[in-house]
Amino acid sequence: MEIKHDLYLGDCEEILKTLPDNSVDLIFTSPPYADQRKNTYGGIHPNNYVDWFLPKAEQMLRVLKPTGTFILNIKEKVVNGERSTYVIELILEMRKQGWLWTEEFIWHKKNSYPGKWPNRFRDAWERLLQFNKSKKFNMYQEAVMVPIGDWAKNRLRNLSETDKKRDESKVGSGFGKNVSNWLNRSMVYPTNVVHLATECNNKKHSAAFPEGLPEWFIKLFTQVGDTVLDPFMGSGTTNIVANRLQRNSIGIELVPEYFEMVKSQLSPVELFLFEPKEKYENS
Amino acid sequence: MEIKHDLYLGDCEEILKTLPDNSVDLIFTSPPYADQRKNTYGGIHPNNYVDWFLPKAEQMLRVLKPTGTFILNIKEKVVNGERSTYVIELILEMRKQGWLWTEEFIWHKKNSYPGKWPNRFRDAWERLLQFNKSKKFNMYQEAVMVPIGDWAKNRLRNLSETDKKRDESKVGSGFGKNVSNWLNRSMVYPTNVVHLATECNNKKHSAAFPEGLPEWFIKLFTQVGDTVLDPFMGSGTTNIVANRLQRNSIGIELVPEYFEMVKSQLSPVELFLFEPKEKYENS
DNA sequence: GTTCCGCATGAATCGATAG
DNA sequence: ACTATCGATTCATGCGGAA
Repeated sequence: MEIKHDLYLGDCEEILKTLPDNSVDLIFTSPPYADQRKNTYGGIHPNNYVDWFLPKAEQMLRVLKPTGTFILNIKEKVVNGERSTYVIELILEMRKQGWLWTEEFIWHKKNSYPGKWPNRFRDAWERLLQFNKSKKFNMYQEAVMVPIGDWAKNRLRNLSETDKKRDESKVGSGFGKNVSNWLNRSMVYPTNVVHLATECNNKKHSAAFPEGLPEWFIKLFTQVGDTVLDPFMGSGTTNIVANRLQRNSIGIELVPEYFEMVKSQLSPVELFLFEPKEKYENS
Repeated sequence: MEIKHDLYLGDCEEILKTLPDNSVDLIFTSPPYADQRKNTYGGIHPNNYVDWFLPKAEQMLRVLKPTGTFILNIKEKVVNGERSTYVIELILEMRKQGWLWTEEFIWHKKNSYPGKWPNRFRDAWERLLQFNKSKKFNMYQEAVMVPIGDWAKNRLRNLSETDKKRDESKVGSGFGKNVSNWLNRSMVYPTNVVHLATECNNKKHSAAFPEGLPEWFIKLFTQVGDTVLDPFMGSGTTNIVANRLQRNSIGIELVPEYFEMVKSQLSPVELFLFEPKEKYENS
């Protein structure tokens, strides 16, 4: 299987218009957050945020497959002592566009940004808004199952002895079914609260989220060979993870420095991982 | 100090109108959630929820002190495969009333309701919306400091035991300083994510939330002798905790059965804890 | 007196069935 | 077509009896 990644330099609204309808399985992105300071990169003023985002959401709705999913990682900032309302206004407006607001996951940031304020605690969570095009979308829950809670450790300690003996006897006599049942008991389905630490980032560029975040949703909503889109690529975390998980990916980035950085980082990985492999196999 | 609790039977909108302006330090409540079934207790249809709640919120704004806080525990249900939007619409409408939307805490329910569906995971979190009347509100952060790091999990039980003893000893002999100093060394400020399990084992009556939830916010936003209001009292958890923490409390409940149950449960506690004690001290 | 295990029970949600 | 009811699914928690 050949895994591709297409990286585009430019405004995502314009680039998205060049992509075909119904061609993407998952959109995972963390757009530039609203910012009162207008000089910073991607600093959209809170008052203008919804108007700025909506035409882009419309294009995303078009390129997404009917079975696809859009995961929007976002969190409103504090402005003048209040949480801004642009995120919840955006949800209402996107529904008017035709999006279904299927679910809101919570990313619990275990090691949140430090600090202390007299009237506020540290912000340790972000929204992961799930939007869909139709009620019938693809979801592969088994791909993200997690180990069962600690409570089972004490409970199953003694049972495991009996269990092992029974498993052996059953394997020997041809009853293999129950073994898998017991094995499955060690894994359970997760909830809509995702626990991940922010990555204490390395030398290069600070990513908005750790690799574990897009990884979780890519596994949950796509299969190998599907296509993942990040219209606000940034440091390329989504695309890098998609590539590692053998999903095709599309990335769009406005800033040349970011674009070049991701391009140089991503291309060799693809070449090394896939092209030589096929060549060896063919020779 | 004399701690009172006033319990009212009736519709909270009408009862609230009889309470004086600027008289409450904290409103902590969990109103009946929207429900498509119209026959159940408090079954408000999602489409009518905002209109139903707004006049009550207006009265709450009036009775709250300028330094006070309103904590609203709520979570939207799934309707037709989508999350309902009445909660976020309510935030926008309450701001138009004059409320400040200061913060949104997350209650992470570790033991969420079980179940499995093809397109959805278990819902393991609820909103705790913080509204204020002015930007200058009272907040006592030191009262809710938590043990540092995960290593302290096992010690949490012992610490809470110690904490109780400290509270008792404060009342008794007034020496608790050293204990609190020792505790503060290994304590850090919490974040805006609250981890609590639901209480599913109460044989008496099922409360919507565990005692730890109102306890955390009562400690955070009030001092001993302040007044806590729960306009949707239900099983009275808020008032019972307020009483235990030596805060005055006001409770309003529409259903006579709930009202009588809380009344019979709360009154003896007050009499036993405070009135005899003072009498003994005076004699 | 501990530790261990059985059991009931939750602010749930979906899909099928019935009126 | 649209609404109301019901069964099936599933996991962390704490109580109470047992070893």
